[in-house]
Amino acid sequence: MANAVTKIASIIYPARFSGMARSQAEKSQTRKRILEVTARRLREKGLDGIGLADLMKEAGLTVGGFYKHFADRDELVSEALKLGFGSWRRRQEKGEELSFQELVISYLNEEHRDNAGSGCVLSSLVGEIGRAKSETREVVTDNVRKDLELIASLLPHPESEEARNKAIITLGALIGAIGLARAVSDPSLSQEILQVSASQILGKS
Amino acid sequence: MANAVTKIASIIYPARFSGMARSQAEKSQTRKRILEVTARRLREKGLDGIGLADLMKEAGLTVGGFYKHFADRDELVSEALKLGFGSWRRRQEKGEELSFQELVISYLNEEHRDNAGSGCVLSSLVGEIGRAKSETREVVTDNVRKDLELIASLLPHPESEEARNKAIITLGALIGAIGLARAVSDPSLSQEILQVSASQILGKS
DNA sequence: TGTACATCAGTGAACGCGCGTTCACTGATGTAC
DNA sequence: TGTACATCAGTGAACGCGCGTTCACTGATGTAC
Repeated sequence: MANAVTKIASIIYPARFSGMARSQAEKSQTRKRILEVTARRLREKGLDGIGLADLMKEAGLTVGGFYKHFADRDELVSEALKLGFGSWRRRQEKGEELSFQELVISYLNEEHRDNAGSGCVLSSLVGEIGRAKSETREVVTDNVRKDLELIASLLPHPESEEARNKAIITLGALIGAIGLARAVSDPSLSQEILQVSASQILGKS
Repeated sequence: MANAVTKIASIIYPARFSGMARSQAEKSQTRKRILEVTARRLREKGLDGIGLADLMKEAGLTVGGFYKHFADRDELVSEALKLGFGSWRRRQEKGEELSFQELVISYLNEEHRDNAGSGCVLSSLVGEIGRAKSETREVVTDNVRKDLELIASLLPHPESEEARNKAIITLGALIGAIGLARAVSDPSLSQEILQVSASQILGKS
């Protein structure tokens, strides 16, 4: 009887039921590990800033195994960006009662500036995304929409045009300000950019 | 007599006075051509997006000659960024009576969005600059300072702290907004970002 | 003035290197019976 | 239950390719006298 079920199942789900080396759970954990490493490193080093061999090594694997998980490097990049956007937004939503002011302050500070790898995907990659494959740009477009909705939801009358407009200018200002703060080599100018930008965004509601 | 002058000069300026194949004018024209091509292409394709062979080809030369003009690729990048910043600012200053409003409108439109190669260096390269060599970042820092002064000079009381603060938030907002407009693949969202950002920056003076 | 010479901008092949991708292989695992 | 077998995640060497850089060479030019 158990055999009959197995046989039927092996027709419907041949991969699952006809002799597996490692469990699916193990494989999807490995995949997750590759994606986590990649999501961090892409934000730190840019979309072309790190190679597959290094990424796999950091995930505890060798490079050959990569193609058991992803079709090619582009697919990895798209998936890793999805994860990166998601984890940033999840962290923002975690507090649940995170205010607009808290969002701006948690974005425009030295910790975020100095840790791009765990920060906002857009802030470190905007420029490169504009030149990326359309697959990648579509992932980004989806997530920009979601980020705009998240920001608008923190404002008075979240559904109003005013809230949407303020969300748009705020997202742009956040990304530009932290980008500038990372770009300049003078620490006091960098700090001035962070502080002034935060108070300008918050000062005029 | 002329010989005596030449002889003395040849000691002081050995390179100039002891047998030159091509004139200095010719060489510096070539250098200028390489820099112009590079300044455009870097903004279009990113700091690592184009190789020396292609750049030299576009300048009408072969790759081997490159090192007669620059010590290495890094030097080319730094010099090209200087040129790129300069030409952008020069164009902004050209009108002489360019207002703050005109600056914002000339920055946040589709022409600038779609032609990064002739546009603002910061808008296409901020992210990558944050990860670049310190030599490159110092060029950028100088030019960010100059851009901030240019923007402040268009505001009431240009020397006031208020003008400086507004210059900082404006530069960040411009860079972030056009970066977002280039990143998203949906044309109507892109246009919305440009239009809303411009009116938000100008709406609240 | 004329001629032998030195210079050096520019050529194009070659170099080593790192990259994404492919491939034959391994060995732990679950299945078949 | 025990054993032969099939699967496939992961290995690590090899592939072709494009890159920055080097190098011996060329030939137009200005200099020396």
